[in-house]
Amino acid sequence: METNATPKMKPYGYEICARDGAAKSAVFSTVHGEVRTPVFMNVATAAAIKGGLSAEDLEHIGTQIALCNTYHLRLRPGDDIVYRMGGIHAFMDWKKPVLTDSGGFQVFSLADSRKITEEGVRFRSHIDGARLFMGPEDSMRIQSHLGSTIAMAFDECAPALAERSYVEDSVARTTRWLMRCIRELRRLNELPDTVNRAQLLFGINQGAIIDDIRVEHAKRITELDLPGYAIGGLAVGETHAQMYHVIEQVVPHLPAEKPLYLMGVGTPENILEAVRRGVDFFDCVYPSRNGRHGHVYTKNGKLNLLNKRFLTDERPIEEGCRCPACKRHTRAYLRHLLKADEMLGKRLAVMHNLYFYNSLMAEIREAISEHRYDAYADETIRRMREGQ
RNA sequence: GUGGAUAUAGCGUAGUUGGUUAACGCGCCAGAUUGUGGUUCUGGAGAUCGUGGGUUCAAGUCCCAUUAUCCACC
Repeated sequence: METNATPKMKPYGYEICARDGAAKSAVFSTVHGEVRTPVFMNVATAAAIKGGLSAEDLEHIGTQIALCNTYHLRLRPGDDIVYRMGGIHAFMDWKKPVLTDSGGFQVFSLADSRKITEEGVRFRSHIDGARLFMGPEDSMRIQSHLGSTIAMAFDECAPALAERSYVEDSVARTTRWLMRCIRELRRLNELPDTVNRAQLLFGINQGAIIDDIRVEHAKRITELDLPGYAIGGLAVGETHAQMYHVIEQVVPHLPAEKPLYLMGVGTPENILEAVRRGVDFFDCVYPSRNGRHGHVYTKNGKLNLLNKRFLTDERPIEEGCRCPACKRHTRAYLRHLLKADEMLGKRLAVMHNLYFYNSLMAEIREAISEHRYDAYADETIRRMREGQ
């Protein structure tokens, strides 16, 4: 029965501006501001982008949304500390949206030091060996303490090549965990002292590379009517062809009018191909990790700045790039900094790479809104493959 | 000038009583890395062992000469 009470302010919105094939360009509105999609989330696992970037730097490289990690922040400094400091936004002095990963990926990446039960996962801390138990309720409570804009469901990211019986059990458990996440976050969002009472929950599709398990799971979680969905468990050992195939299988069974996030992906080419298939949120450690290792992205492919051929190269990483590294510095100088293990070298390389990714996403949005996405994607991929 | 020491890959070194394709670190080159365990991992190229002679079945290794460098002394 309808009441006359003032309707609650909607804590989020998702407005699709343009479609081009399966690709879509949209504005995702949150209590922390808007995100224009497709978007690349800049990975700040421990509340900082590795390589020495500050919140102020993120404004210069076009970051729309940052990604932090529940497991890592639980261990250090502790979600209770972040909560006392006013939540992750105040703690980092980053006002724009933040998505927190649930710790589900650590179930995969720390497979040697954890044990899975129905209740949750027992980890052995990689820092000091201490025991840490994390179940769906714990992950939600930690994420609520952090007060991120978007919380991710606590799932199990299973290896891509796991066998059917294992994947069936794992996915069924991940579904049960999702129900527990929903119930717990609903409760937490009602509490008066919660940092962000409009915190959103995204569900995560799993199923390795087994089509029918993936599709059934996608249908099942779509019924739960969450504000957004993710495809997890990819880029963990399968081929690119297998990854694209899974996306194609699953997308028709997830809500087309909601944001779709492909977790942990990927290379510029992976992103271009996934956008083509309907994905609009991404994150990946590549631009930051590769930057720290001296690999930088350009429209003509990836460069290894440590190579000798850059010893006296007076050009910027990429002609015309407006990032803080390219506006002032030569490849020769950056190579020297990286060789000499100066912090500045990593910092500039990471800033360039994230600027590159963020700019790529802006180009993608523009191409979609002008209905020329396929041609744009094909041409961009071709140029990057052909190299210098 | 006298005495001593050292010469092995671009740099720094290891190499046993002489014994197969001379080893290692850095550097160089090329890969890898996908919801980050913060400087990682895997390959590869590169040496007439200062030079000339000698001993020996066999010399980076022993002997002689020579050159260069370093140290001490006059």
